[in-house]
Amino acid sequence: MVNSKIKTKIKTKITTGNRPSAEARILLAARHVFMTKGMSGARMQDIADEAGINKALLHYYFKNKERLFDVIFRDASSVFFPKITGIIESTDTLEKKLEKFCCAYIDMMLQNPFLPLFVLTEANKRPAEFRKKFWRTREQVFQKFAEEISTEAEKKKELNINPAHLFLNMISMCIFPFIAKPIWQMSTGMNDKEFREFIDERKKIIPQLIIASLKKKCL
Amino acid sequence: MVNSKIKTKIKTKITTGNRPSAEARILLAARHVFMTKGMSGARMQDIADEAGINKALLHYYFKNKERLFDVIFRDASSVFFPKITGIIESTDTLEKKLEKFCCAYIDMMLQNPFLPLFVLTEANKRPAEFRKKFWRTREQVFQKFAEEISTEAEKKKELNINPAHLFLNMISMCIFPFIAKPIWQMSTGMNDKEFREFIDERKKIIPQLIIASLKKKCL
DNA sequence: CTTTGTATTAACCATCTGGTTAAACTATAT
DNA sequence: ATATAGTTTAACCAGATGGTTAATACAAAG
Repeated sequence: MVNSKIKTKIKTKITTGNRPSAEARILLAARHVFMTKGMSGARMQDIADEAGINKALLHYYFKNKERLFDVIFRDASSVFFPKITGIIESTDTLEKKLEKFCCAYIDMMLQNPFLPLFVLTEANKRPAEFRKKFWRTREQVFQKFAEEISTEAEKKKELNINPAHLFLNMISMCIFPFIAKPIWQMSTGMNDKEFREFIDERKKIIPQLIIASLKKKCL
Repeated sequence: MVNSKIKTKIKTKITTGNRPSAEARILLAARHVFMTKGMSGARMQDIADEAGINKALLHYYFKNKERLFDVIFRDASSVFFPKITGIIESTDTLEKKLEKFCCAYIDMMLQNPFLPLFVLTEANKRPAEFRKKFWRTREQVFQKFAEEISTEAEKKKELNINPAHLFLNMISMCIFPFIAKPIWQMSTGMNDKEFREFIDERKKIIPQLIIASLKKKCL
C-alpha cells in the first residue's frame, strides 16, 4: 500500500535484460487496445494480457481505466494536432508550406493508422471532457495556420475562397481517407500496398488542388 | 413464450391513442443511443428507459443486442450510402450531377449528424462483419459514379486527375466536416447556427472545386 | 543476514450488464 | 363470459468487468 503519488515521481525501474519495463509495456499495450477498440470497448484484462502482466499491476501504475486512457489519449492528440508553428514560421512560399503540411500530416497518419478515428471519436462522444482535458493549450493551433493562409493569399491579390473552407478542405482530404480506409478498399478492391501508393499520390495532389483553389481565374 | 418468428411477421399492434407502438419507440431510442454511444458504449437499459419500456421487452422484440444493433446499423448504412443511380442516370451535365450529389449528401448528414461517425466506426472496428452483413448489395455504388466521372470527363478531353482521387476528394470534403464538427467549433468558435451556414456554403464550394480540378489549365 | 521500499501476483469483491423466466395484463374473437 | 394469442412486467441469473486486498518476490542498502 505504498503512496502512489510518491511512486510515480520516482520511477526508478531499470529495464532488466532488454525487455521494456512493465510500465512501458503497459503503455504500449494500452495504446494498441484503446486505439483499436475505443474507450468503452477496451478491456483492462486485454491490456494486461497484451502487456504480459497481472491486471492488478495496471491499477498499481495507473489508478484506473480513465486515468490510463487519459495518458494514452493526451499523447495521441499531441501527435494528431500537428506542430505547425515550425512550418508557418519558415521562409517557404505558401505553396511549399501547404505541401509540407499535407506531407507531414499524411506521413504521421501512415505511421498511426488508428489515430484519427480514435481522437475524433472521443471528441464527438465526450466533447465537454475533451475540451476540458485536452484542448486547453492547442486552442489556436489551427487558427494560426488559417490566418497565415488568409494574409499571405491576400497579399498576392489571389484570394478566392474563405480561408476557413480552404483549410477545412485540406485537412478533410488528408484525414478522411484514413478513416474511410476499410470502406474505400471494399469499394475499389485496393489491397494495402495499392492503398499505400494511392495515399502517397495524395501528398502531391492535395496541395495542388488547394493551391489551384486559391487562384481566381480557375473558378 | 410465443414463437417470436411468427410474431414478427404478424405485427398487428395498433397505436393506442397517438403514442407510437412500443416497437417503434424502441427503434427510435435504439437509433439515438447507438448513434451517440456506439455499439460497445450503448446499454440495453438506456435504450429501454428512453423507449419507456421494460428491458425484457427489448429482448421480446429483438432477440439480443447484436440483432437490434444490426437493424439500426443496416438502416443507417442504407441512408449513408446514397442512392446515386438516379443522379447518374439523369440527363444533367457532369457539373450538375456533382452539385446534386454533394447537396444531397450534405443535406442527409445535416439531418443525421451522428451517422457518418457511426457507420465509419463500425466499418473500422469490425471490418469483416461489416463486409459480410452490410456490404453485399452496395458493392458497386461508389464505383459506378467514379466510372461515370471518368468516362464523361474523358469525352470532353479535360480529364486531369485520377477519378478515384476526385471522388475521394469530394466525399472527404462532404463528410469530414461532420465528423470533425466539435473540434472545428472549438477551433473556430463557431456556434451551431454559424456552423450550419458554413456547411451550407460548402454545398456550392465543393462542386466548384471539384469541377475546377477537372480542368487541365488550372493546374 | 536483515531491513526496507518497490514490483508483482493470486484471490477476491461489488457492481454492471446482457439475457431469461414465469407470471400478469390486454384485446379480440367465439 | 371465457378462450386465445399477443404484449408487458418484476424478479432473477450468470458471467463479465473495473477495481481492491493482502501476501509475496525482489533488489538495494545497512
